[in-house]
Amino acid sequence: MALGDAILACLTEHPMTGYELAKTFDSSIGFFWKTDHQQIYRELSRLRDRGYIQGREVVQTGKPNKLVYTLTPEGRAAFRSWAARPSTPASVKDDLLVRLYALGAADIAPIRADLMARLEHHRDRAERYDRILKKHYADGSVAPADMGKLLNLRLGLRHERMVAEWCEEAITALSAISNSGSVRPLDPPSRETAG
Amino acid sequence: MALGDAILACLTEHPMTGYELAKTFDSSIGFFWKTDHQQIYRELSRLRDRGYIQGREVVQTGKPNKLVYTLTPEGRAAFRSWAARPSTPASVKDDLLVRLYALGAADIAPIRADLMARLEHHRDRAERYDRILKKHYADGSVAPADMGKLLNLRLGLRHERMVAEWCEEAITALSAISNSGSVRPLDPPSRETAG
DNA sequence: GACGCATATGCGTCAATGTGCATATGGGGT
DNA sequence: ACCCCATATGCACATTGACGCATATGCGTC
Repeated sequence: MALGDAILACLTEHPMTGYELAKTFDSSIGFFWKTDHQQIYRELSRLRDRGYIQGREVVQTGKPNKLVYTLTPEGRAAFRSWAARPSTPASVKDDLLVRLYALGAADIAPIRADLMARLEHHRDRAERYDRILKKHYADGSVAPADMGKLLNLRLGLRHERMVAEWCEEAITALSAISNSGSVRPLDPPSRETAG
Repeated sequence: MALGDAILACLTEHPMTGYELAKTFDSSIGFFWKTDHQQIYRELSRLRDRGYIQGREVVQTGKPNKLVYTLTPEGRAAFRSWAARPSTPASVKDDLLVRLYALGAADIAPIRADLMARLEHHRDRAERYDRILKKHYADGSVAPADMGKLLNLRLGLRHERMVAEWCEEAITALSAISNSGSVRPLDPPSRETAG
């Protein structure tokens, strides 16, 4: 029930609607836990049935009414006890690395194109994290409750930078294969590959 | 059907039994795609039904007979066409980061313990990758077909090192919170945290 | 006026995954 | 004798996930 716990984690901050949760999962917390709004609404019903959250309808004009969900004491306790349990090791699932694993039985060109798309993606992410870090955590003091978010951001930033760098190398390496049959050991990244 | 494709990727190298595949998924390819033997056997049946692989029973004495699966031409083509499609962005799901996200509503001690376990895990992994790199890819020439595995290893090594370093920082930061109420901005990692 | 977009909530279906359990045998430790 | 481990295969059930679709309204734009 990890999605449920991720939702509870969001609601520890302040009450939210499913729509707001969906937006949160599309930005901050979504960087390490992906879902869509359908799954969120489904999970919200379940959490409500278990008494972990409470819905309160807010009438709106011009927009559909919304359901603001608040954490109950039981919900807060449930999150706390979940958080105290050892975490399950992060699951990694990356299509692209599977393709690279069997590179000998695949076509190079589409994989190289894939890598170039990834490079852009990771660069964007890195910039985004950097901006958030500079804006919200401008290297002063950090409230203890926000320390985790800061740590997450730092991990994210380093991860994106590292992967982007790797993408550059990988693109160079694949170009070497498709251009000539023979392959030199990897050169340091040339920094001009994607221009 | 991504697990199926990962299995096909393994079988492009040489025929294998479900048991051998399970071991492979527990080591090399499992570093970026996790499963267990149950899922592998189930997927093997499906791949066989679709004609992508062919099973051949090998009678053994003292052990249960085994089923060696070979890629059919159709299977090889299926893998190739899958590999040519753009990859779906890697899904990230990490419990620990969810816990950190809502650190203010959780107990610090078990999370710090978790981080210490992770630190050890990532250090082990880094060492393991390093050993494989030095053993199999001792910086000479690389066959084009093996380039992908080399790239994967390099990514893995950097990833493990980076995360291990981050774990050290995170442990230091959490100790600062639980020891005193106030929190300084993160110090550069001390490199002496873990003995 | 038709169309897309943002707001806001949800259902239904099928594929993929995770978890527990079952079965069969031989070898090594206690 | 008993138990655990390695070898080797697999079923059944439950949860999660992906994807399409539905509904309702107001605003801007073509």
